[in-house]
Amino acid sequence: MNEVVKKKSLTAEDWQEAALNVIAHQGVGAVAVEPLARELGVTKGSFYWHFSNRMDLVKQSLKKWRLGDKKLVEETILTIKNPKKRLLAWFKLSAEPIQTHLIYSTLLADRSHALISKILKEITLERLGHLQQSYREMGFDEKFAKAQSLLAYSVYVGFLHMSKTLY
Amino acid sequence: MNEVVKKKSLTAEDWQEAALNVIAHQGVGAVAVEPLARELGVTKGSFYWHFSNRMDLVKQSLKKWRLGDKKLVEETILTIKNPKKRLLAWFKLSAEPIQTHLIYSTLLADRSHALISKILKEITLERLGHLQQSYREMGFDEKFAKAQSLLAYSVYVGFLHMSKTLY
DNA sequence: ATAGTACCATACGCCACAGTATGGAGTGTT
DNA sequence: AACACTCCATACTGTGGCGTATGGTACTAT
Repeated sequence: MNEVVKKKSLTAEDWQEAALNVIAHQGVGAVAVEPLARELGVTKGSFYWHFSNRMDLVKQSLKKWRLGDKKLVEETILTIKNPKKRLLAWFKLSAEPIQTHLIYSTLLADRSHALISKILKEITLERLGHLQQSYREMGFDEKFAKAQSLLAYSVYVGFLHMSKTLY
Repeated sequence: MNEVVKKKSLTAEDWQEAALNVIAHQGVGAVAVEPLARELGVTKGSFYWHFSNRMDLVKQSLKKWRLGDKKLVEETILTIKNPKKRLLAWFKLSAEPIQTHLIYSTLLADRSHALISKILKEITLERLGHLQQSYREMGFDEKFAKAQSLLAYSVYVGFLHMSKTLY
């Protein structure tokens, strides 16, 4: 009868989701153990059972985010056979107000840890690859496809920030 | 004979420049009084003589940054009469690896304080206005000029992040 | 029923930094 | 010489978060 099931105990995923929410809205630096514990209605005794330390949480949270993002792209974009339609679907998804974009844009300006830069670079190259591939399939040559994908992706990134900056 | 004049005492501007350097490379959140003092070879006794608190330093540093940025734009861009050449000069300046761009891009992802969001919005609208004005002077109608300036600025912002992300 | 396991609370020590209080050295002023 | 003013060092309190140690409770399996 009741749709919301009251959980008796937290899972590591609960912590990760809470952390991702903080990352999306306040940045990686704002991920703190004790405030998160308060938010979740427990103490950090719970946290240190699920994770070894703060960075461990950040690491696993971003891993979870990447997996979710990858799954979203694969299911929504990569299944489209027609390259032009696929690109359009990507543009459309880019304008969607979803958490994954918020997280990505905060990571873009983060320089607190080498791991984050690494993840950021990886996912960026991955996405650029998808775009480039689509342009290639549309018949453009390698060089143009590369330049065009970089331009399109820059617009995406710029659009992300601009929409947040100007309300 | 000696070009580098050894200063006997620090000025508020010295603190602001050090702070801006931190903001450019580590973000606003990394601006801390005691680490800055160590870096400058003094103690925080000096700091609290020049500033009332941490936020005061951030505030005045960003103010200094804005003034410098404004001056740069006015001298390098706005003096150009020909609108097309003016736009090209702006694009060129956008690609220049200078501190002001680093600062701007870190502020873009910062959501730590309402004041920062306010400053960010102001300077963004200001720059967009310059672009729009140039497009207008080139003969485009209001609507197109607005759309075009927004697009161009998005590319600028995207380019900023991309160049940092991919080395 | 008992033992084990999963999950969490409590309490602790530690550290980094914010901000204050105060004294003191250097320089200029009269 | 006396004073004032500028700039800074030192020493202090307070706060917030990290990580650990340890004990307790509820659930599960046998």
